[in-house]
Amino acid sequence: MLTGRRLRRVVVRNAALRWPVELPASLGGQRLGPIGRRAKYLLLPVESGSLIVHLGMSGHLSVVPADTPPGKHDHVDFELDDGRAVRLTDPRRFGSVHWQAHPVEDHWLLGDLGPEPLSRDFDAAHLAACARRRKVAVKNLLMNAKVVVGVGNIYANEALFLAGIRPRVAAGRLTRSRLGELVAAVKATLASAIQSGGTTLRDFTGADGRPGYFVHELVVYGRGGEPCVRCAATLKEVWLAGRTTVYCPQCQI
DNA sequence: ATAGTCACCTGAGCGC
DNA sequence: TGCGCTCAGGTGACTA
Repeated sequence: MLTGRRLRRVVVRNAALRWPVELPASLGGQRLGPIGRRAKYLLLPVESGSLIVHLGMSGHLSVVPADTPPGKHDHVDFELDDGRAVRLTDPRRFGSVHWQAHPVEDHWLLGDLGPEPLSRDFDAAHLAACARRRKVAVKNLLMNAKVVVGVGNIYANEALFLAGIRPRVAAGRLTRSRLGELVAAVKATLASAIQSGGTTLRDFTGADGRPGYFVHELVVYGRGGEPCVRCAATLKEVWLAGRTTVYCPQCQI
């Protein structure tokens, strides 16, 4: 339990994360409040503001005795008043740590974000409003954090398969009912992934150091050239928005 | 304003 | 065994 503990100090060993880590010197002695989350940002409130932590794709936090020798990729320690430290480890340094005085929503990173995907605010009406007259590929729309947060490349691929929608279709050409199906598919995909402990690939692991098992349930991602699980047609792999995109040319229209 | 591309970073996995 | 290359991912910055 971290809430209620006080910070002793914050040690930044490597400030060169996704953005330079620049924190106020006055964090020592401040008491931690209840930890929150917005999109993929962890919000750690203290008395005068909040630390905003993003784990990028390879980052994780662990709680260790504060005198544990740091490893190569241990970039930041949040030392507590009980001799422990919350340690940020991130080999690829796509993660970040920001500071924002209250209220945390004022931070520019959080200012223009769409609804949480599993909330009621993410519904057919919202997605239809975002898609209206837009020519952008529906997959790109789905991965746009201004539209909805939390949908990365893997889950966008899976949700589009589940909804039977081609990734490259212009968002504005989809009917409201199909967008509604897509909303449902996104929610189902994410809920199922959370249930399985998330998705981990290659060297990545979950917070407990073990892999997420959703990778075993992926039906299109990473399966380009293999048979579709539904119709056995060969899955197509294309390049879209700089990301590998896989779909079934038969099931997805 | 919108759409598309690029960059950041490192380790895994591959071919030689 | 070792070297060098390619790829993956989230997301803001940049270019048309």
